[in-house]
Amino acid sequence: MGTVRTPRERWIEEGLRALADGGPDAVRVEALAKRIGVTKGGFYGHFADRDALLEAMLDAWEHESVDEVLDRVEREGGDPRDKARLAGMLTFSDDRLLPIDLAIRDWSRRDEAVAERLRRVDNQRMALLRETIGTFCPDPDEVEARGLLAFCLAIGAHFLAADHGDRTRLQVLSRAGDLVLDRTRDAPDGGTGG
Amino acid sequence: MGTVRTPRERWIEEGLRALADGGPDAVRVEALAKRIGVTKGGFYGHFADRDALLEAMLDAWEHESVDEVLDRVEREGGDPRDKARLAGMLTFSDDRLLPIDLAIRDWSRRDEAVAERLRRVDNQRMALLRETIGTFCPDPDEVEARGLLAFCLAIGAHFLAADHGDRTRLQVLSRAGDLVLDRTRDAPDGGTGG
DNA sequence: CAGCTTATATACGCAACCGTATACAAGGTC
DNA sequence: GACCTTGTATACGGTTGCGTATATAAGCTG
Repeated sequence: MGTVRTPRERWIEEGLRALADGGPDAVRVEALAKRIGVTKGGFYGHFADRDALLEAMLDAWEHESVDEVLDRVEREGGDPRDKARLAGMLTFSDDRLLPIDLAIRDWSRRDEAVAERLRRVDNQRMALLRETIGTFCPDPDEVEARGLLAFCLAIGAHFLAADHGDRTRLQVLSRAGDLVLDRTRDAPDGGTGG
Repeated sequence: MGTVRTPRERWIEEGLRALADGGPDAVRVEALAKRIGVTKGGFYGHFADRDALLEAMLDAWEHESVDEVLDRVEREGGDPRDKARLAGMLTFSDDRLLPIDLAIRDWSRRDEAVAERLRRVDNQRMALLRETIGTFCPDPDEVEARGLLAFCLAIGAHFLAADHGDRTRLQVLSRAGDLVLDRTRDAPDGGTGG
């Protein structure tokens, strides 16, 4: 077999990058080729068409942000609190994964198949949050509410443009995280923020 | 003066609709014309180019979701709590404004000018939230944190795809709103949800 | 080196879309 | 009814992007 000069993964990687930068409409075959430094000639050897690339991108993203994260969390994380914190850091503090995540969230509002994938991913994350919060909150309804709150905080903050006077967004975020996770202001060891 | 057959506002309205449905890339002159039922012939009498339409759309949105809302709130709303609730309903329960709002949030991540506009709008909303929360929360830091939390909840929920078992999203949202607004579970009269 | 495989370059047809130019038609004005 | 204004239709050129066809060049295999 001949040597792979531009492997399939390269197209996916560059596609995700374009997605993060400009949304799904910015994932254009010829533009990706230019970025890679080739022409689109080889693209259609790896993918049937542009849609096939988008599917492969979503596969890669789903795998990377669920399977890989959960694997590491299971191996390294100790108690639920640490596990959730590690999982959060692995996705929401990742300079690469976060913008992709946000782009996919917007995309999912317009594409049912994308929404379905996001639902799978979010459900896994939510399960982790429930586990964490359940350790110190006995009421299941409140666990769910706090989980949603924490998740919305982690995501929503990136879609808000409001200023906070003298305070940093990170400071406010940290304080908000404390409120959600019920640490009553004597354990200022960082919040959900990233 | 001749009668206006397709007024400038019609193009803006249809543009905002396209923006809500498919993002800024979906705002295409010829597509709007088709939806309106004309050709693009008259478009360039109203706007210099496509960018001018986008600007006008943002102007209209900003006006509609700040000036008009604040006007009504000042006239109708009584105490800060009611004002914030009314303002929230006027924007986040509006079937027309909400999708536009969400689309613009995503758009603002890639366009600095859009981000600037969103910042103006969000700052106004945040000011209203501060006013509300300040009535029952003495600590300014906590006011800011709760304001951010409430805002993130109202926005972020639309970008989350997680399920909640037996519960409805609206139920969880309501409970979460109670937590943020400090009503300790004896006043279940609805939350931020919409 | 011959022969096979395969990624890539190049060229093509096609469609969507932007912006412009020009002609037409409908409304109002005198 | 003649005239002017103005929104609209139509046609055009240019650009961008998709997907296909074909040729080339690089690498492996014998």
